Amino acid sequence: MSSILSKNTKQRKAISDLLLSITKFSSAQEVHKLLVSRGEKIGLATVYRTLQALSETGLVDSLKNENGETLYKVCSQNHHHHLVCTKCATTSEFNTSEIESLMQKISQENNYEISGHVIEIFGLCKNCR
Amino acid sequence: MSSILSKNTKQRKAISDLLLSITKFSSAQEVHKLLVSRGEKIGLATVYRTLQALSETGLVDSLKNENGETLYKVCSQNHHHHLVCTKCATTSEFNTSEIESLMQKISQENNYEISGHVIEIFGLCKNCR
DNA sequence: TTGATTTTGACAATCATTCTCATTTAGTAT
DNA sequence: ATACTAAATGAGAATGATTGTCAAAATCAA
Repeated sequence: MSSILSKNTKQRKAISDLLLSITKFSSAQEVHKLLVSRGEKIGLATVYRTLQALSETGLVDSLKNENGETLYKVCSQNHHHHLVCTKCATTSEFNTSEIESLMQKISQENNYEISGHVIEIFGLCKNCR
Repeated sequence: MSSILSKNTKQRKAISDLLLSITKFSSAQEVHKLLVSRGEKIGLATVYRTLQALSETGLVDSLKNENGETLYKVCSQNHHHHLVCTKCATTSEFNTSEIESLMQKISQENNYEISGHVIEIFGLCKNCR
């Protein structure tokens, strides 16, 4: 479970290239299928390992969908949250300072020392509704 | 996949009683183990089905942990979210109308028809910090 | 008590993800 | 260029939560 990624391999290049060309959060299974369909010779385990490692480095963002599957996508580096379309799986990022200040308020009211939060919003995007 | 629960069975009573005596979110596997260890004769599938059904009726609340497992607990009936202590795993409920209005705002700004949201906050509770 | 209907439970099946480990590869030193 | 070593790969097995199947058992109303 190394996240070292110390060697440059064809497989990693293929995965990175694909991620950069993708506009929606995708699962390891989807990424693998896509690569295979493009003629890449790559194993499923490699895709899983690479996506995990890329996620740990912060180069790609990950989230879990409603089925518990982990999805990956290249995102902006700053802290943000996602609106995920339940039909076409495209996502919009949002980041409002209101959320952060709300976290502060909730933290104080409940006397918690907050270390993190998960906020994902699901719905139909403008093209799918 | 009925959520009708039209008949009263010993198994359902056992599950309900256990849930009422539990103070933290528990998985179907955990509930099943507990019941079996108490001498109840009950199948795993029954536990899964019953917890799902109870969750659908709103009698118990469910959430997914970091591993994607579904956890259940009896909660207040009104819409709310959870503060989960990362050390002792107890939860506090919170519910601010601000969150709901924030959802509205985000929905409009991004032109999404929101169907649901996941908001879980992690941190140390007052006893653990 | 009977009978229709629901529920149960043992077990198989599913499915994403992780593990194993022999083989291959990248990058470095010779 | 060659040899070497640690890192990476991939095929398939293993894992583990969850769901499906279906015959047998239980509930409840008449």
